[in-house]
Amino acid sequence: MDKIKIVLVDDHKMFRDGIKSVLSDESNIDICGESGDFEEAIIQIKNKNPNIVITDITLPGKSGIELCKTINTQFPNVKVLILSMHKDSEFIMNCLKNGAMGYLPKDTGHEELIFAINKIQQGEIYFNHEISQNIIKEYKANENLDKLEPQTILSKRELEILKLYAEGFTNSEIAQSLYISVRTVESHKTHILQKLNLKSNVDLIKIAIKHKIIKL
Amino acid sequence: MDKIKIVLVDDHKMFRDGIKSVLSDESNIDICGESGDFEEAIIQIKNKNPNIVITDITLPGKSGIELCKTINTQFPNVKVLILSMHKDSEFIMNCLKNGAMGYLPKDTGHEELIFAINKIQQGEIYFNHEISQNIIKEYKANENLDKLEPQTILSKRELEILKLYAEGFTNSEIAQSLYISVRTVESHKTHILQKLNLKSNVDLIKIAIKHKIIKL
DNA sequence: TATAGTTTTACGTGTTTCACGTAAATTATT
DNA sequence: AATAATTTACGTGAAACACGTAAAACTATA
Repeated sequence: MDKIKIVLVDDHKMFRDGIKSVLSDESNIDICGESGDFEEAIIQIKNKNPNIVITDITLPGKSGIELCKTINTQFPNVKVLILSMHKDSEFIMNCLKNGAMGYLPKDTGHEELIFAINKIQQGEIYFNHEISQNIIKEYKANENLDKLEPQTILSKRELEILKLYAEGFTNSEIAQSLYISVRTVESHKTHILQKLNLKSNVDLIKIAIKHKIIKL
Repeated sequence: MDKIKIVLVDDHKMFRDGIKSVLSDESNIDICGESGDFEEAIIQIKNKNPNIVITDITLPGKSGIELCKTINTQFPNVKVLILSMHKDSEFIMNCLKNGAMGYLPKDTGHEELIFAINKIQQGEIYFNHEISQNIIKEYKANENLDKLEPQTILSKRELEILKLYAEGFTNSEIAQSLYISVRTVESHKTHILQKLNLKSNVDLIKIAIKHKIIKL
């Protein structure tokens, strides 16, 4: 069986050395090249023809995500594993979108790193548990919220009025700008409160902020 | 000149290896011990009598901050350098309070790490530039904001009323709970608007949220 | 301690908004 | 075609707001 050839990209030699020292014990892994930035990484990939590129996000000049994109278009056979300090799921989703096959936090243990490398080599996408849990949690939270979210229960007009009100306009200003009666604005507000199970205009503002209908 | 004796504490072998590989090139540094947790670290410190302990924050069981405290009381001659992923200044200030002599993000380059170790050995406190800048920035930002913050311009009573109002109580509810007239509550609200240069009750809610007088 | 400033209290009056109910006209949706 | 949802709107009494005024109470500070 051929060794898995890996190019290591991180602008800190310290970190590269750590990874190398861990992976050097593995008989089926070969660190065939390393680099501290985007340009050098591309050269290494061209020359060494690796199976996997392990890269940090934060690089001098172009970021690891840029690198990911470039690899996907110029070297579609090369898989990318991202090692990063960021643990928030939005960030990670972004990496996935750009073609990363794996994502691990930098403080991952070496067993997991090696496991991930093997999985990726086999064509699977690998995330560590912590990250996966985060993504699933956030996804579920959003899914449940969606059903109660103003954006889905309220009508267009109601949302419009909620937004204007939360932005600080008075009923009569809203009425004027929408060419409707003040009483209609009042009606809409009443309906909004009913639909969202709220008590007061204070809740209206809070909901608008919470659900990003207005900026704070 | 004696070598600087260092004990390395981090629960990830990968990371310890990285640091070791970098520091092994330095002739005046001697990694005399390493450990993956609090208890083992204490044993190592007892036996090896290091000058500096380099530790991560996140350890299994007791944290790096706990370690820092213990070292300060039990081994006052041993200095602590913290290597962590966290970059927010509040966190870092906390480390300082607990007696750390230095703080570096984990993605620091090796030159800076070595520089920091030497500075700390000489009795100086060392932070890398990024961290220092963050602390200064946040400090300045707070200083400027303070002057405009509700908490500093508003009187106790005004803050009390703002809080209750933003929590959703009506004027009469506030009046009742504070044993004052509804008109007084109105007056307070007017004064708050004037002092903070605001227009409407909507702004009141936003300010209360922005300045954490209430939770969203 | 006397004087000026701030805070806390409160009212008058007119306007606006809220609460709660009702309801017509216009769009979907089925 | 029929039912449901949306958008429009009013009546009425209570609550809140705007703007002005102002008296105690307290607190600096000269």
